[in-house]
Amino acid sequence: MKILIGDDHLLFREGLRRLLEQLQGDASFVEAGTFDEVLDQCRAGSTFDIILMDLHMPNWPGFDGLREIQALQPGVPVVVISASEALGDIRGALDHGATGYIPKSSSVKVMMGALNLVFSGGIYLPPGALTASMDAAPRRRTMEVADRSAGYGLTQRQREVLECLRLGKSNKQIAYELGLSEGTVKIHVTAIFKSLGVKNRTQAVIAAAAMSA
DNA sequence: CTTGTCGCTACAGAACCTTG
DNA sequence: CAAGGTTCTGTAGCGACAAG
Repeated sequence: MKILIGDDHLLFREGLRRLLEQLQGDASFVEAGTFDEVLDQCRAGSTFDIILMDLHMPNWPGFDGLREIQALQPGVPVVVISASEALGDIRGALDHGATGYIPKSSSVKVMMGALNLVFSGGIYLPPGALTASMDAAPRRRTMEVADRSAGYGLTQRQREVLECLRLGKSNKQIAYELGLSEGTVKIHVTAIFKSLGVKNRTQAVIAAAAMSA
């Protein structure tokens, strides 16, 4: 796995690289200290498996920079790791194609869980971004929205199903425990996948682990 | 203010497809 | 064949809104 780390702080790049080495032992790393260096690395010919980068680096042109990177490395997930937790930055990054947003203020445990989720194809967003976006949405079902704020956009039922998934239970076991039909469990599982931005129950379990970190 | 309607969302079951 | 996952259809609760 080839990973590009773009950040103007050498210390942070070093720390992130060590963290990534724990997750992806066989990974090779390329580092960039400015946005121009990120572009140079993208143009250099090699294709990265994932690009992790800070916002507001030297030469940072704004969110269009994300588009430039994607144009040079089509299909490669670009994850923003930023000191900013401003909703505008989070939305801007996602609107411009970022596949995740990890605040630098996250604990190592959360950071590892988030990176694990991203490596497995999921999308990580800080909890604040999710609750804020829910606050901005029309409140048609106040009680349910309140419930959802406690669980990363999941309903109470979905959180129950996710907890069972986390414990490695099959759909049948979940159905028996929650008093549902197997088909209904599958519906909830599919909805959980969509909410978490994952493709299967393994990734959902990783996401659940990241949540509880 | 009350009532009826509409739209949205959560929840549920069943059938079907895919994969190992 | 079993388990996982998707799609379709239906029901119910709630908020928004217009009409009386």
